[in-house]
Amino acid sequence: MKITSRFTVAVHTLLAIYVLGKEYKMTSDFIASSVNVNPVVIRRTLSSLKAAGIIDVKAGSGGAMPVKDTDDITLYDIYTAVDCVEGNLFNFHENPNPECPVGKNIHAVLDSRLADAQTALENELKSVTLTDLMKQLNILM
Amino acid sequence: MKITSRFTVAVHTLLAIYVLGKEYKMTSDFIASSVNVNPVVIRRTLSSLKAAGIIDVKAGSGGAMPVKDTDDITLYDIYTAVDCVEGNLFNFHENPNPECPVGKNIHAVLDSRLADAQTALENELKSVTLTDLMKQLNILM
DNA sequence: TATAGTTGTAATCATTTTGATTACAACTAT
DNA sequence: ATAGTTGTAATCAAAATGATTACAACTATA
Repeated sequence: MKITSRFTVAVHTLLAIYVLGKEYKMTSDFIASSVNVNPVVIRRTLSSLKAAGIIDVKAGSGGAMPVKDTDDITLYDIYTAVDCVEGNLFNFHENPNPECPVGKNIHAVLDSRLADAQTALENELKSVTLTDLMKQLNILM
Repeated sequence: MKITSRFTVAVHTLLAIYVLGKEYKMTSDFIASSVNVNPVVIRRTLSSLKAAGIIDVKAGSGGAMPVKDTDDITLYDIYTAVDCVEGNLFNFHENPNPECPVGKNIHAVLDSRLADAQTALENELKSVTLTDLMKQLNILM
């Protein structure tokens, strides 16, 4: 099982807004054609990013605009903004048998290890800012 | 989206086999009642673990038995044995628009960052052996 | 050797999640 | 007023998951 594409779609969306926003009006239609998904998907993404205080979106007249500085936006911020993973990354089987010594203690043994792995992933996401991505993108464009 | 419970089920299964295997015949029914899932789910898990060379399973007479030493089984080995994640952990939207400077370069900018995060997760899983879990379990039992 | 207890595996099913899509009210610049 | 948007609810199809049924193949042992 994989982490939903909402995450990479949101990163793509933000890069578009921050890189192309001065030149074009960033409507959901415009962004959707860059990402190649349905405009409604982008509107939902924009909603999440707006709720997280990363961008602002104008209803009616249209267009998304930067709010936070690119130095203050990490991949982790985007990851949490779009709710890729609610709580624990690892699914656990429900109701292990408490009559069994293994079933009774499986959570005690495993939970912290899995949490550590998830934290390692998230820390790595925290180490990358939108500035980092934009620097790299500007070289390629 | 989360990582399938096949993983934690497999860890649970192995702990049962290595801890209780001397005392009981570890049939799929027995393990299933500890994990609290359908026995067929356990048989599939056992198949994967057997294919990975971690355990042996006797068809007919029944029962799963250890093959590898607990020092040589990491959480990562189990994670790969049951194929929680095929290839990339992060889903990517298909066909970003190559006419757009962002769409054209989004993979170049993002792929390695996401790979780094996934590697951090997997390295953490590599650092935990079944021995570690069993030590902890023995204290609790 | 017949039997009882297993494993291995295919086939189905319901549930959940995802992303696509339609539809439309509400909003705003012009 | 209008045209172009956003916000959001409602549906839909597809994919993935785990549950379950079914049964052939296998093996210890009585």
